[in-house]
Amino acid sequence: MARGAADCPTMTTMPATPPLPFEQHQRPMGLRERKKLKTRIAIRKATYRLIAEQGYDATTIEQIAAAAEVSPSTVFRYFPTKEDIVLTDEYDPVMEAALRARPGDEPPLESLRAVLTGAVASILEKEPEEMGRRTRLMLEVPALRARMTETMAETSSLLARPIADRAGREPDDPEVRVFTAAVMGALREALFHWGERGRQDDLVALVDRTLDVLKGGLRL
Amino acid sequence: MARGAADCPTMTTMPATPPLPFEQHQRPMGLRERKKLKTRIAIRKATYRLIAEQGYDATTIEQIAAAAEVSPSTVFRYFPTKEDIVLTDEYDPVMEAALRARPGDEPPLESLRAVLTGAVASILEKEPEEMGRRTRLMLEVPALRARMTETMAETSSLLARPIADRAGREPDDPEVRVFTAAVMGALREALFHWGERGRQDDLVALVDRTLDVLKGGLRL
DNA sequence: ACACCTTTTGAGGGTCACTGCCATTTGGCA
DNA sequence: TGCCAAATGGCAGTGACCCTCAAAAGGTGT
Repeated sequence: MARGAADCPTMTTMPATPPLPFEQHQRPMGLRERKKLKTRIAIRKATYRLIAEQGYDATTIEQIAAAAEVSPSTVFRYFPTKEDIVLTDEYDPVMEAALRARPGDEPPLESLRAVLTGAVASILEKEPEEMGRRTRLMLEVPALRARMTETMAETSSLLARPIADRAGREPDDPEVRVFTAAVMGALREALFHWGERGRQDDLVALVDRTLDVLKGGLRL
Repeated sequence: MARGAADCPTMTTMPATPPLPFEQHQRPMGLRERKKLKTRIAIRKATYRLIAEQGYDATTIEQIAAAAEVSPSTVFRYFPTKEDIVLTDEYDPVMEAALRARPGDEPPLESLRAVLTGAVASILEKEPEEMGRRTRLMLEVPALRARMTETMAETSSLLARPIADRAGREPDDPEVRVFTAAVMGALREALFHWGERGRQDDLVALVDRTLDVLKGGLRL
């Protein structure tokens, strides 16, 4: 299991997120940072390749390190757990910002709908094959599915803050928490359904549909 | 992480669940089964005691085995992972049965409400201190929180079947999945909130409130 | 170009959950 | 009483992850 998601310098040191989804961060960026990004990407690539060849469980950190030409220690410095190499998700802060940027009089559910569908559409457009790989793995490997679920729970409490602010409540208000948890759960189920269907459907439309279920008060 | 939740004879062999929440299974039960139940309980008790003394992470399987006077192998034969010793949850099949027993014309959300509040009330009445311990640990130990979340996702897809049947849909219908996922998410958040508040509030009422949020279409 | 400081890296040793395998014991039963 | 299947214990892995320390490399001022 994820023993301790220790501090990994790369994550805390870097401006925010390397392959930033929407905007760009074009500050000079010295050789040092460029190298770090390269290493990070190399580890990722090596991981995906090895997993494609041998499967997730059969792929060891040692192999990944060798393939990426770094030491095992370095792999752990870049990613706190093996699962995170596959799943690392840089979109949380972006989504929070996007959420805050929404008009204040918009119903919260609609704000979240806009943010989520926007994010999904953006990822789907920029890195479609990466998205496919990740989703497939999430479905196949229990450890990754679990980690993903956990990540979404974290995202849920992250989004609770702006939602609570807007509704004039506390972020730990049970109603606020259920709100974000339900929305993230809907996203999760949409993603899984999409993956199980071979990723042919329109994921954005699926997300929209699932959010409609919530909006309708879970009438079936 | 939970490497492989292999088959553990105890779980598959036993009638269903040893400390069955509502009903009882009073079939004869030979010496063999009685002994197994004893061992199971001994492992559990030892685990709780050791964790109370030293914390979850500091407690090793070896210590647990020694305290329960069995071998480490035996511990793993009874519980697939360390997390499961703390969290094992025997209520799923009971809940599914209770759900199926609900009147067919009842709105699905209300059926689930009845089943969940009933289950919570029952546990709270029969094993209050056990419930307290588990909830506290769930909040404190990330590994346990993660495992719990995963468990609830599984319960969610378990409940999807009866719900789908009733609604005349497929269990993997995205709307059905969102439905149960949202409900289980609400339960989770209610539980967490309860735990964070020192377990003083009325948990059943909390669950009710969170389900109302869902019923209202997530208007905040 | 050189020394100086900080960050990054590699190496090695250790822990512990978890897996198989196999020999032994033990309850259940003819 | 003797046989079979289930349950147990012991043992030897495997692999993720932690910790610490010394070497290497980037960045900066002279």
